[in-house]
Amino acid sequence: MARIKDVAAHAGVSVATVSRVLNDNPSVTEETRDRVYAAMKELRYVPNAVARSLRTEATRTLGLIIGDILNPFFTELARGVEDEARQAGYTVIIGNADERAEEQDHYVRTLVEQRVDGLLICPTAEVTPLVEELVRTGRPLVFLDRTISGLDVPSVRADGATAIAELVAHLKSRGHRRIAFASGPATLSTGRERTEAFAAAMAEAGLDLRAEYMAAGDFREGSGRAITARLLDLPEPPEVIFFGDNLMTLGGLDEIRARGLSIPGDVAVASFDDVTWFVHVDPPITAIAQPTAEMGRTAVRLLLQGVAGRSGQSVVLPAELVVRRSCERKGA
Amino acid sequence: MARIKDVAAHAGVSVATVSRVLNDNPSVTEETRDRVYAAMKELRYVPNAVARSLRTEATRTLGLIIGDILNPFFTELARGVEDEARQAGYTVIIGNADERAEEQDHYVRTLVEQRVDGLLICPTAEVTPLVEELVRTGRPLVFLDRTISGLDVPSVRADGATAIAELVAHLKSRGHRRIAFASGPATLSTGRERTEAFAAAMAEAGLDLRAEYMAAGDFREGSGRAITARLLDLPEPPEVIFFGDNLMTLGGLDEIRARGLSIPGDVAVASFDDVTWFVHVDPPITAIAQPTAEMGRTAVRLLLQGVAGRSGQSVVLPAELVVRRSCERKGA
DNA sequence: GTCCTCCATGTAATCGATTACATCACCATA
DNA sequence: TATGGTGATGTAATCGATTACATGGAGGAC
Repeated sequence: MARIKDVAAHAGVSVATVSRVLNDNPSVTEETRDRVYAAMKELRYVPNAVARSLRTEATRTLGLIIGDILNPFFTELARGVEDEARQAGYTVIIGNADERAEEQDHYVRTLVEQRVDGLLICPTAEVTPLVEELVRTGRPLVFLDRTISGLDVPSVRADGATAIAELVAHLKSRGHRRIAFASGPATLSTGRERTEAFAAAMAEAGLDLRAEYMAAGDFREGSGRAITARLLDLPEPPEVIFFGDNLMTLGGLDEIRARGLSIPGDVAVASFDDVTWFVHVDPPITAIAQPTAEMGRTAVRLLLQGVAGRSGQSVVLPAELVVRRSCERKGA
Repeated sequence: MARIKDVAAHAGVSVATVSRVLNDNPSVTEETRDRVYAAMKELRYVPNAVARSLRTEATRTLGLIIGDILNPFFTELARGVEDEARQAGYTVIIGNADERAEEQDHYVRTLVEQRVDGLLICPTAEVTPLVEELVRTGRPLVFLDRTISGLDVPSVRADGATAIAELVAHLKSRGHRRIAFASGPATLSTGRERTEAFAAAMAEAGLDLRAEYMAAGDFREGSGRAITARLLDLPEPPEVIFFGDNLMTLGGLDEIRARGLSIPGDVAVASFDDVTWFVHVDPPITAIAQPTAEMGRTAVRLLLQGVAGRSGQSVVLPAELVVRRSCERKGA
């Protein structure tokens, strides 16, 4: 491939001049500029970003490590990140941690080696030594969706507590009393927060929180299904199952469907996290919607502040309850 | 950050030796190796992939340009690509073309600047000058899902013709005669191929192909909805609408639902491309499933052959019909 | 005419790794 | 004891850009 040196020779100027043209330096004659552009075109010159990055110590690249690429929540998050980064002239490298700490660490390592200018992480579990060290190095970093307590890292997340309280009130108003929560893992901040918010909401509503109605899954389809099976096998099964994320909801629907039970007649269903197809399920699923893409965009803005050397404030965006028909009164 | 020079000084060896340790060169004493590792650890040394790439002219990075990041088909494709690339020690940079040629070109440019070792493209439309030039340069390239005729580029795609013929036969066996096809854009190979296969299948089944039942969309939700509205407003609306991809199906379902019509009673629905939630729709949607993740994995293998200098053969994987309940006989 | 300023452009060091080639110590062999 | 081979390590060029500093010519002020 043509190098800057070739372009310089072809245009009869020095490499410095070509570099100036490349970087829109105003101190180049229009005539020279034109000659250089012509030479570039003729030689099909494509600047080498690797060489440039080595010299400038900036790659104009951001790293994004998501929890699970098959989860539409993270896909939409990635979309928001992509959009905002693209607008600011950055490229995004997405790593899929597959909800495993070792995969997450693999990507942290790779992305640091690649010298990304900043890192967006949806931390997979409790802090790993590598992430801890990453924080210490002071490299621009933002936690997205999830946080890790004890680490001073700006973050962007959704607050579901208000919406969860509304949901519980909604369920109560429809005559439901026995409400189960199929939560995410307690190792994730989102898992814990939703569980706590649910417990608080139940208390506020004056409803019993039974131990056997609380089960922790892993934010994936399989655990949603398994938990649903266990709950439905209880001597006194719950009237409602509230799932901690959209994939667990999907698993739960599988199990309910497989047993030939009807929603909400036999068991009502609600989901934390909304996805497009919930309106097409029979009945449409009541869900708590997060401002997902907006979370991604916000996180990029926050991260770029860090890249610019300014420190930013964590952001919490509100989630909201979307009532559909999957939680109506029994027999209604 | 610590450089190789610092590690060398700290361990009391030359940079060459450190580099050899880094690259598992066997001609380093175990004792020296240990000293170097200790120095790396102490200095928290992370090799600079940018510098390495500049020297070795290889980035161990692949570029993937997908059509639309919100389309679960491409997400799953990306997942397959990710998995296989990761196993081979490559990092993937994903670019979202958002079904626009200019966005696609933007990513082609960026990825070539970044000197990715190979490029996987789901070409957005007819060939652009940039893509044409890319092909001429001989850089390792594989087309994924879609192809561009006239360009000699290895590709990986699914063959839907057989499955489409089966689908039409299935529809006929259920008593359907007036079948509409909401296809993708004729500018995409997948749009054209599915349309042709559908036409051929209808002919083979001895069914009429009415012009007003053939409409081209853009593989996105909105066009699926608009086409459905148009079809249902026809003096003699079709008995079945077959959608060209999962997002257009989603849009179609929206419209049908909004009109309060029942499936398959008022109109039957089938989809090219299957997604997880189709089983939860009422009724579950009959669809043609592509081996999506496998396509992604295969494409990476093919691309890596190109990277290694060997030229590979295009691959066509079979799609298959999954019969559910959305196309049963009227009133059945 | 001389000198100074300013502007466009050129020269060469630099970023952090890899690697061809050089070197040096050690040992075996004649 | 000289010779040569071998194996570990070092020296320095190199990859392709950016950029501080140098240079040289044009034009204005006196």
